[in-house]
Amino acid sequence: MARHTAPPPPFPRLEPFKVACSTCCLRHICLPTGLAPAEIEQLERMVHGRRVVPRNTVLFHAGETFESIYVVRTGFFKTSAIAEDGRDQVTGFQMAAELLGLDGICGGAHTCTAVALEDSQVCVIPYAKLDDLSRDFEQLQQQFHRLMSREIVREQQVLLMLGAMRAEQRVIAFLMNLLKRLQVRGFSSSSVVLRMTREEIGSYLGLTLETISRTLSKLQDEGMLEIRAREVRLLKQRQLSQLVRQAA
Amino acid sequence: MARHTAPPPPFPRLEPFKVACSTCCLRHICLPTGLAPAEIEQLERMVHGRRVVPRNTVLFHAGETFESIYVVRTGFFKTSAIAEDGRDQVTGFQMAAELLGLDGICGGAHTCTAVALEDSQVCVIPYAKLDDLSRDFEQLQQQFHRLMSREIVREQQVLLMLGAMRAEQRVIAFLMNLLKRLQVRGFSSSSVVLRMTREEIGSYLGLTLETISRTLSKLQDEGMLEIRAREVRLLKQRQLSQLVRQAA
DNA sequence: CGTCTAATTGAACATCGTCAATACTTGTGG
DNA sequence: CCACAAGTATTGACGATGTTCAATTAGACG
Repeated sequence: MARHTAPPPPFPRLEPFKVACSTCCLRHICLPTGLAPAEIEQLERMVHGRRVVPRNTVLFHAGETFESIYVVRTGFFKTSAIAEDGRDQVTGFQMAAELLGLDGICGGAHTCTAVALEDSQVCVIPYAKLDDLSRDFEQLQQQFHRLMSREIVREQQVLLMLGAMRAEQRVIAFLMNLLKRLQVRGFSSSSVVLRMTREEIGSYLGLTLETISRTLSKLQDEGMLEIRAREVRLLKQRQLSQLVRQAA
Repeated sequence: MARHTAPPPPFPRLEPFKVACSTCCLRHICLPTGLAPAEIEQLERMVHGRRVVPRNTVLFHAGETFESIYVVRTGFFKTSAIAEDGRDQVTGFQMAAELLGLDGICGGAHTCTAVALEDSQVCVIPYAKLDDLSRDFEQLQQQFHRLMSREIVREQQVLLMLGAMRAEQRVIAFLMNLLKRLQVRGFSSSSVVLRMTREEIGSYLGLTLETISRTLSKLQDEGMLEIRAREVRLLKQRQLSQLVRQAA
């Protein structure tokens, strides 16, 4: 987790080329969902550009003034926040078409830090402009509200996980959640390449890295899944999802 | 019957059925924040009315079609959701001026159940109308976005708590959070009347009711606080907040 | 190919959960 | 207003789950 101290802040690199929501393969699950072609064109003009975020670099820091929200275009991110006791804890992982920075709206400053876990690209959406535009386009406003609400629901589900599940259940639920999100994006429906370390998984799930490691090993011994370094292949999804459903 | 607790009720208990945001004592922390008088008037007209929710009755059920969001006017609520293993887990507690139902926006159905923990009243705000009106009033839109974002941040803070804090720290953090929110609303800054059972606190904090009870007793033995049934008086807030800050 | 980080595994220990017995509150009807 | 019942809270003993510390191995990257 000494990641933040890594390379110094890179200059925000904005791509010169035009953003093209209308032809983006993510348009069906991203902000443009539900918009008419003419509206999408306006949305494109609003997007400030793309920003390249190399692996292990920071997209935004907790405490930084909030100005834009970001949509992951390619790559993978983690967000982390400083707990009251000073620990840096992972609060989420984000992949393509997921939003980053929504927490900054309420106080005008980001409350978490976003770091790319692999070379990534994000679309930069100036929040003030999004607000303006969504006052003109009902569909855009509704989609934005849905996405914010989805964030609330997603966090609620994590709460449910942290509140009552045991280690094994948390790890399985985590893997299956990743898988489901990847599946929606057209990736394999049985294997995941983990972009994060055991320590980061542990931090997210409220467990230690040792427990993550042990749990994965145990599930492998039982033939439930197969681990090769950071690639996890879920072999018996039905049984795995049943394990999650079982009461503690 | 007249159980005299420290905090004097700062809000009038008796009210007509017409909604009057402009004279409501909560207007500075509620939806109308930032609106011009004329705009507030329009907002009032939009609010569908008030709804009385007696103690232990349901405001909305998980799975119910989402149509309105609610603002707590008086009283106290809990929200709970069904975890994958079938357990009913408390996901939050809401007091005056806090919103209920935001999770329903993304999927068109409520994802949690809201129950009044004391006789309560809520303002009913049809979501479709709120969307319409907020397209006309920039300030209303912004305030609504802030409130949704606040919900995201609030849940993030709970994540931080569940992820790494030990039982004692969770209980203290919980009490101090309640206190802070009550303080903003003009209540006592040192004592809280717990509207929920130990079991509900435990469910929320990912602990058992026994652990809650033991922890409170221990803190009382140490002179940190004083418990009389459901009234908790925090005696040494400085030391308590330091306990939370301490690494596990 | 060597160094550094990440991951695995073991053993001892701490925290919290479970089960159980008891006491206290609160609400109800006599 | 009191007595009783149901729900809620406290407390103890014991055990399970997950943490901590430590040693070792495997991978990643220059």
